[in-house]
Amino acid sequence: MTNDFSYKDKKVITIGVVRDLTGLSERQIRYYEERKLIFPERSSGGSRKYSFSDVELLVEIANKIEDGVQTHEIRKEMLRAQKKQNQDDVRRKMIQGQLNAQFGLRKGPSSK
Amino acid sequence: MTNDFSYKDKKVITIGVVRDLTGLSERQIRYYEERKLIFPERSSGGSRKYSFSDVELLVEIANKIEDGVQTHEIRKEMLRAQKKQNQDDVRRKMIQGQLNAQFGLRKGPSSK
DNA sequence: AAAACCGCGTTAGAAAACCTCACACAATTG
DNA sequence: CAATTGTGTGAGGTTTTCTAACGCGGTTTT
Repeated sequence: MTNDFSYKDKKVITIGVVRDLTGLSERQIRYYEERKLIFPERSSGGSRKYSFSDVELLVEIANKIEDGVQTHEIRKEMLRAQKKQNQDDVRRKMIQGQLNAQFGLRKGPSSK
Repeated sequence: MTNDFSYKDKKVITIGVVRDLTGLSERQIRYYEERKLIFPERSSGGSRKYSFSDVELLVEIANKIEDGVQTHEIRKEMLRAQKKQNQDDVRRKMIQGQLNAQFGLRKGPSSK
């Protein structure tokens, strides 16, 4: 319904480009994946593919690590943030659902 | 001043991904470049890199070709469209310039 | 009609990019 | 002190990309 998922989230960038974009080494990028901080997709042949969002996230991660935060700690932060986000989403959707139940479809009876 | 150049125009996508995204063959993609319809950047090693804009453009090109339009004709169309775009840009900038000259900087004298 | 051009598919060989271990090591952390 | 962390580096292997060239059925030009 609400058109989402822009270019920002499409996983189309290979690790070499991510390296150039972030200034990180490929080793670092793969290591952060190993520590479950980032989740690239894979090509059929096995090559990693990242999104612009991933690139941004990587930069944030790198900054925190530079500040002495451990990957383990970063992961916990991320899980916490993500859980909160999910809660918020659920609430939003519930409210939307109730509104829809009350007021039905907008703009006349266009079924589909 | 006006922040531009989003993710959409960053050349970060390799030809294989473009192939998957567009459904075109690599041969076609390279051929359209040869005919000067598209202009990927190159990595230091020589690999082509495309933007999402390029991907969209490629789809348009492919559609026209399917309609029997020749690359040569498509190129002319594009040059025409681009020239017009440039003209419009110049006009817009001239007007902006005059407005600025008349009314100076907005919101108080914040020089930089 | 022969020649030239168009839009590809395909193949070949080489180079670039990427992958997974594995070892090392200084610097924490437990 | 033992274990963990974050990263460099190297080996060996696979995937991806590159250029160049031949082919080929349609069009267009000469």
